[in-house]
Amino acid sequence: MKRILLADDHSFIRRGLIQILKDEFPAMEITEVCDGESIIKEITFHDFDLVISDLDMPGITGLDALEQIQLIKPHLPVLILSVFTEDLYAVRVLKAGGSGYMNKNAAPFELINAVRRIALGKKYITPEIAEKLLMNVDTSKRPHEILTNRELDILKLLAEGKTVTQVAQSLSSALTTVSTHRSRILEKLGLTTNSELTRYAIAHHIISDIPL
Amino acid sequence: MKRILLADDHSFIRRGLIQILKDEFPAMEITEVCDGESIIKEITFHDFDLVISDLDMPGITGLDALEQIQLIKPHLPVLILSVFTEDLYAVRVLKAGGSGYMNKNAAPFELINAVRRIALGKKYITPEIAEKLLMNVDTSKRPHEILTNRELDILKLLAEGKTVTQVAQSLSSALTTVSTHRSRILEKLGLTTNSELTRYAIAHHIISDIPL
DNA sequence: CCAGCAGGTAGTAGTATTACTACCTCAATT
DNA sequence: AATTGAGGTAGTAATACTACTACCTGCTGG
Repeated sequence: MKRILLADDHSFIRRGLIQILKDEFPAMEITEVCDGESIIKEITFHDFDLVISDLDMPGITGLDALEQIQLIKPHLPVLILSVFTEDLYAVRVLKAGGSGYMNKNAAPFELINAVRRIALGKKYITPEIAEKLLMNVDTSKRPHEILTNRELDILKLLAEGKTVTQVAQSLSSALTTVSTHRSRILEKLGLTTNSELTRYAIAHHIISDIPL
Repeated sequence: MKRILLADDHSFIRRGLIQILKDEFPAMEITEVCDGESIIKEITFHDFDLVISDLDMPGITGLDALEQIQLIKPHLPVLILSVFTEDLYAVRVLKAGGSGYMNKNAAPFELINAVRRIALGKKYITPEIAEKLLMNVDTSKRPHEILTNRELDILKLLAEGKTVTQVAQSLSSALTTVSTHRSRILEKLGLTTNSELTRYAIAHHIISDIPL
């Protein structure tokens, strides 16, 4: 576990993570990037032992990046960090092949633990997440947990105020495709308009009530 | 500028900030806390030269804390950090007596600049914020306060998830009338979609984030 | 080995929405 | 009284969106 690729759009966080890692693993070589695109570029041209990535980045998100990493370097472990509670993403990240999910308010030693476990080829799963995984049948307690990954992507973009057309452009798909996904989202959540979608997303902390 | 109180609920960020500060100011004594309550406790019992605080913390937020600090130690400068864009909070923070507002994706050297300026007793204001302050002298006025009554009615209905057509029906006017009002609302608030309208309305407590 | 399902994708035709312009009141000002 | 401007109201043509249907892929269980 020598060569680490670290992705986060906040330089302050990158600094903190590097500090925590270097304190414990002085020999580590850490490469920093600040968006998802750069992750893909880096891993195609260089070799790494671990990717540590933020979930919420402009452009390609951590989850998108994770999926692409699976295609390019299937055995490269990925640890996803996020400010969001485990509720929403942890299970998704692990199912997508991630090696772990950690909330950004975790203590530094937990990061070290996670890296150690992943170095052994294991997954890093907190007790809370393990519990969720155990009773994952009723993960459908919250309606949005029955959304597919693609649907969740689109929900976020729509909730943030993008139009169907804009979402289609930013995802490079037909607007009718996006519209279809949207219809299914609305049906699954029992809603009818984009505004209700936004309200739902804010109430369930899928997006913030203030534009980032 | 020797004794710093640093408040953030994310330990990774605290680490990063400490690292950046210590690199530049080795003699600094930094006290860490992870919530707003602790800020108040610390500053009542100890002396500091500067408080650096996150805006979004559980319990007492950075803005709340700022107001309380003003009461207890009126001359203690406070620098607020946040992941949110300057748009919404920068002016508010400065009006509330803060010494500066900085986005968390700022470069490390900007933090150093900010601390240096504040050490001289000045405010730290980015060019973007300065422009905002210039353009809008009455920023204290919330944007929606310039809406007419009719516009506010329609804003509420739209934000709650009604379509233009439904609003027209419930107000017994032509849908084109409602559409015109809507356009003017969007223009006045600088928005473009109903979803953004909803988000705005929730952020400004015009409607609740939970239906009914 | 293939039937059936879940997830993602999209086209067509019909419906809803928007941008632009313009008109009408009702006050307040001159 | 005439003027002006804010607030409210609409029509029309162009545009964006939706409902419905359907196809393709990859997987899972029999």
